[in-house]
Formats: sequence, C-alpha cells, structure tokens
Amino acid sequence: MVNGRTPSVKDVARSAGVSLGTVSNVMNRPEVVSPATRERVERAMAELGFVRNESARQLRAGTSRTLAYVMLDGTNPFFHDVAQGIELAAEDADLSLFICNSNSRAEREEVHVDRLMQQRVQGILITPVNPEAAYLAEIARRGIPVVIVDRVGAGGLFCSVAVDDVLGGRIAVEHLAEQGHTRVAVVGGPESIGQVRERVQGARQIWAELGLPPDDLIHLPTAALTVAEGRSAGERLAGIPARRRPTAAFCANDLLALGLLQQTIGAGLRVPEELAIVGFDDIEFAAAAAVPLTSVRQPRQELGRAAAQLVLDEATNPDHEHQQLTFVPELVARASTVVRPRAY
Amino acid sequence: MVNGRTPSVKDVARSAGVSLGTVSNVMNRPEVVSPATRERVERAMAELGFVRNESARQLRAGTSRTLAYVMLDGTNPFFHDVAQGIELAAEDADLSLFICNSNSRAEREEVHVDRLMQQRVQGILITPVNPEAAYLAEIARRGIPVVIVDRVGAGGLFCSVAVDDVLGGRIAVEHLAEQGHTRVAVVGGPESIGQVRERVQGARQIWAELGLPPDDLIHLPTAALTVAEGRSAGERLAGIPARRRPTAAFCANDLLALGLLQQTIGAGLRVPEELAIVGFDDIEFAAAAAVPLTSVRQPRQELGRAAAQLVLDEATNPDHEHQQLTFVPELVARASTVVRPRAY
DNA sequence: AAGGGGGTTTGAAATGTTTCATACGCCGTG
DNA sequence: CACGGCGTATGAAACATTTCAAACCCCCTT
Repeated sequence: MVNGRTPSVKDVARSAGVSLGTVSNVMNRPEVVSPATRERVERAMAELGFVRNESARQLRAGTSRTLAYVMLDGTNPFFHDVAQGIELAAEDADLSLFICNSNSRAEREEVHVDRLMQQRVQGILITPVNPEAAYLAEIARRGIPVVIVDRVGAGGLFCSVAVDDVLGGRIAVEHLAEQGHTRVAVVGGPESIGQVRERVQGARQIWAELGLPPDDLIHLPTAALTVAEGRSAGERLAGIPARRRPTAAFCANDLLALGLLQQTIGAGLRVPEELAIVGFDDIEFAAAAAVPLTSVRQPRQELGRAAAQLVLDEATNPDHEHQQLTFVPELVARASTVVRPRAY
Repeated sequence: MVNGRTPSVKDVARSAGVSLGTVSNVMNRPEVVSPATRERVERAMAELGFVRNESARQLRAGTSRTLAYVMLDGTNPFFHDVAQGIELAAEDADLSLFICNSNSRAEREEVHVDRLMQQRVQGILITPVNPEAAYLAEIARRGIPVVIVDRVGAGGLFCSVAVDDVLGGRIAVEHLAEQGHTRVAVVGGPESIGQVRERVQGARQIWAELGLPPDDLIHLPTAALTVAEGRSAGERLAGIPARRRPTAAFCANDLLALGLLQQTIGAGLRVPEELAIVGFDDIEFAAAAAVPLTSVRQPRQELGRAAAQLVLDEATNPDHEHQQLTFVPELVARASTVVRPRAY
C-alpha cells in the first residue's frame, strides 16, 4: 500500500525497477518477459498488494469480462437453476456473471439493462417481462449480444432459448387424460405472461384433439405465478361441489401447484385420488413436496448453458447467425397424479 | 451510432456544437447548464444513441456505483431473500447490486471476491464458507468495506449481521420440550459450518438446562444442508424401532426439514403425531409444505437490508465503527409440531 | 465608459491500463 | 569487425470520462 492510495502499475514498476510496459506484460503476456524480471515484478506486486484496476483495463482494451443475466422472478427457484447453468458456462469461458433481478417489473428491468450497457458487458441474457419491448430491439440493433431466455424474441432479432411451452401444456393434459380424467382445471395467469398463454393453449389443443367437450376444461385464472396464488386457486377449487369439481388440475408452474396442493390437502381432499395435480418446471421442491409433484420438466441448467453459449458466439464469432433454440419438455410422473408411480 | 463505433462524449459534443465539458455537465450537474444547450445536448445524445461508458467514468471519478453480494448457496431460497433485502437498500442508494454465488466452494468464492476487488465495488457483502479465512481479513485491512452476512466475523475486523443461532437452537428445542417430547433428534451437518455448530449447541444447552438426559438428544449428522440429505436422514430415523425412535426432530435448516418431512411421511409416519419437526430459516416453502413446517424464523430481508446499510456507512462515513448486529430469531409454530396450531 | 459580477462554457489535465513501434543488448555469422 | 537477428524492455499514445481553473459574455452600476 502506498500512502493510502491503492497502488497502480506505476508503483509496481518503480518498486521493481522496471517500466510500466513490463508490468503490463507480466500480467498479459508473461511468456515475453524473462523469468528473472517476471519474478521481481511479481514479488513487487505481492508486496504492495497490487490489484489490477478493471475499469482502466476495460477502458483501454475495449473488452469486458462479464456476462449478465436479468432474471424475471427471484422468488422462483426455476430461474436460479437457469442462472446456475449460465454460471457454469461463464466459468468455462473465464467470465464473471452479473445476476440482476427485475422482480417482474418492467421499469426495474430497464434500469438494470441500462446499467449493464453502461458497463459494456459482453452480452446480456434476459428473461424479459415483455420480449416485444421496443428497447430490447433497440439494443440488439446496436450490436450488443442479447439472448432471450425462456421466451422467444420478436422477429428473429435475437437468439433465444426456450422450451416448447405449447407442447408442455399438451403433454401435461394428455397425461391427465390418460389417467382417465375428463374434467380438468387449468390454473394460471395473468394472460400477459407469454409462458402462461402458451401452456394454456397447448392444454386446449390436446383437449380438443382428444374430442373432449371444451366446457370440461375449466380455466382458473390467477394474478401471478406464486405459491400464495396457488393457495387461493385451491380454495376456489375446493369450494366447487364434488359432483361438478374437476378431478385434476394442470398448473402453469410449480409454485402454483405447490400452493394448490397444500390448500386442497388442507381442505381434506386426497391427492391424487380426489384431485390429481400437474405442475410445470420441475423445480427441486416439486419432488420434495409431501405428495411429490408430477411436473413438466424443463432442462433448466441446460437452458442456461445453451443461452450462454449463444451469447458468447454472438460476441466473438463474426458470422454469427441468430437462432431460436427450442428444447423439448418432458413429463415427470410422481405421486400427485398416479397412485403408484414409477420409482422416484 | 457513428460508423460502427459506439459514440462517445466527443461525438455528442461535436454533434451538438458544444465542448466536451458541457456534455459532461449535462450528465453530472444539469443545473449549471442553460436550458437551451442542455436541450440541444440531450437531443444529440438521443440521436446518436449515446451510452455513457461506466469504466471511463469510474476510472476518472474514482468511485463505483455497485455493491456486491457473494452468497453461499444458490439453491437455498434463504439467501435469495437476503439478497432481495440488499437489493432494496441498494436501490434506495441508487446503486446496482452484483450477485455472485460461491456454491459453498472456498476457491470459487475467492475468485469472485478477487474480481469484485478489481472492479472496485463500493463494498462487499458476503456469507463466506469460512469467516476466518485469511484473505478476508486481508481485504478488510486494506479498507475495502466488507460485511459478513449470517455469520459473525473474526476479531471485530468487519461489520457483521447475523441471527443469534445459539438462541435459535434453544427456542426450537424448548418448543419441542414444551410439547412434551423427551427424546429428540438433532439433524444437521457438517460441523464445519458455523451455523450448524451453534444451532446444535443451543439445542444441547437448553436440553441440559431442562434437566433432560443428554443421551436422549440424538445427533443425526448430515453431509450438507440440502433436501436430499434431509431425506437420507429421514430414512435413518424411520429405520429406528418405534420404541427407541425420537418423537421429534430439530433440523438445522428448512431444506433438511423438508426432505425429512417428505421421507418420513412417505415411510408412513404421521406428522406431528408420531414425529414432530422443526426447521430453521422459515423460507417460503416451509409454510407451503403439505404439512406446514414449524420453523425458527430469521428476518431474512431485514438481515440483507441491515447489512447493506452497514456497508454503505463504512463506505461513506469517515468515522464508521465496525459493529456486529445480532437479530433475535423467532419461533413460528405450524402444523408440523402442534396438532392444532394458531391460524397460519 | 470602465468596472464588476453572475451565469455559462471551455480546454486541458488527470485517471490506470494496454498496445505497439522502437530501442537495446547480446550473440553468432560472414 | 560489421551486420543481422532474436529476445527483452521501454515510452508514449490512446481509451472515455470528470474536474476545475480560467475565459467569456452580458448586463448592471457607478
């Protein structure tokens, strides 16, 4: 430490008796400097407690060493698993990952993205409140690598990585139909969330294809995809007289399903005998629920990892082409829908 | 956009017909520049799509606008709630929050912290793998504001914010004793985690004070604080013949408790009649479990917010003094310990 | 008409790196 | 002995901003 100020390359150079350039070389191309001087410089660094100033490095070099992920909802473990996948890919590329959380608020999201642009991050991964937002198109147009995660972006302007949500809705409801259910609730909302729209749409599709009467697929809207909303939907469901009550529910995500499960069990319904439940995402807590939850699995980490790879390709490969990756979801059957499921 | 390059203040200045300094003034002290020029400059910025380069700003100004939180375990929702509290405080102070995740690996933690130092963040909040780690003391010694979250740091070198874990262990076991339990399992590990040691210690303390025989407080070690480990502990517990089996379990965190709950219910034990369960942290999923979980609540968001305030104080207040804040945990009784708990 | 003063604007220095052309030192070769 | 070449080291320029003393302009006072 040099009189309070944190030491700079200049201080290191002086203390080691070499020039600025040499110190820089020690950090960036150690092979060109002779072992003896390198040794001397490294000792000086250690002695002074030198820490390279990343701002200055980045300013001059013009390239940053961070990726960023703006997640939609920090209370949903799903997004943390995605983030974990991104983190692993970032680690491989020797990059740092900057995680932000918009909490489903569009204006907060934009503040975060703005800050990230100012930081000149290498690329932005984002699960946006609204993938059609004009400002997103704008930054992509400028050449900042942007990858939409868990949604598909508008008009091929960006890469995106998502699961086929329509298909997910289909397999969930198909599974219920296979178990003999002919009156099914579809729980989810608000419609402004694209994932919800598509999952519901998939449910309707297969229902029609199976030739079941549209009125027996009952939509139970919710205000958000949270445990609390799931509980509230559960109340409404349990309140329906037994003869007219759906015998199964497909929830737009696992948080809803968990809330619904808790509430309906509390109300005395047996799961799955009186009410079968399917969730979506297959978060870790789904398997850990007291009645393990059947769910539509998204390859969460894989989603994140693939997104990171796309953003890196866009950042480094001059003839990168935007692509929309779609993963195939998979049903994981557990005790909440089948009386004796295959082993966990 | 100026021929591919992203535009700089210089470009804005030229386009608006003013000097560099004026553009800077528009951004940093708008009150000194006349409305007419300000207007002109702002228009030029919008036209060119100018985005301030934060690296250059920070290099020159010497101050960054970010706080960072290095969390211990991204799979535990507890830490995300803490992060949320930090985020709110950061938002108030108009700072960005950089969230990293060490996943309980000491070397990854150190890489993260190193990067953060290079970025010259205003302060580092951290739930460290080991609060006694030498490198932490080292950076604190250099004057970087560091706050330990959910642990207390060594030798008053840093501020810290934590809950009284010993007390938490006491009230958990006291509650079980009040319900008449006289043979109790304490589930948790590894001992290398400070939180575990102290919670277990609290349990032993009160057990002794209540005059109960030490052998009837049975320690069930686990390799980590995860749902999977909770399940495995549950297997062992369920395997004990009913006459000698503990009638209650205190788990070192909610993840363990949730796994234990699931496993033991699956094995046919009734909760709480045959096995009462208490967790620790009171994460959101605790209340949402099919048998809502009694837990020792930590004020999670409050913890984060307080930590952020401490770090900001250290960063800005010249006569800051380190303090160790301790919050008092609180028992939240739910159905996993009492047959008819007070309203949820 | 000179002086003064307030409100704006300017220009240059400074921040800590990296980069790159150049210089240096040394050795072996012709 | 001069020369070329190689391996190292150097110094200055460049990066995009902020800051601050100085300059400028205009108007009011005396």
